[in-house]
Amino acid sequence: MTDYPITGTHRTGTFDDAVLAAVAHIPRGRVMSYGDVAEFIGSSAPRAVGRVLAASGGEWDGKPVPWHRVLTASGRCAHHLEDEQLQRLRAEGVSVTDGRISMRRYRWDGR
DNA sequence: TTTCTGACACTAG
DNA sequence: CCTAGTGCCAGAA
Repeated sequence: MTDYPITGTHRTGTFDDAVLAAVAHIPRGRVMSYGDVAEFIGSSAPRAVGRVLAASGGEWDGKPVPWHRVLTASGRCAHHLEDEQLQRLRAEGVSVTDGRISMRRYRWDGR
């Protein structure tokens, strides 16, 4: 099995853990695209990232994960989550225009 | 082992 | 802006 870097630790582990760890490190008011997260952990499978978040139930290691900070590359939300996600983002000071977020402004590069 | 399915990305038209 | 096609890869069936 391939090992993936686990952000914030000095370890590697499963794809799932790497994804959740990465998401858990996205700062308040910043966002990342599914592709960014994948790339960040050394993968090229953005779809797999979504799968992990869906299965996570919103938490990792018993702690809540800021899944709402992950959107599509075009700054849109997943359809079934639109309301909740936009609401949470606005609460962090992220401006939402016409249901979209400006990636140019809020994208987080990993530090 | 083969097949199918995503909270996706990208290119073309 | 929208649709279609292709690539992607980890899991579940």
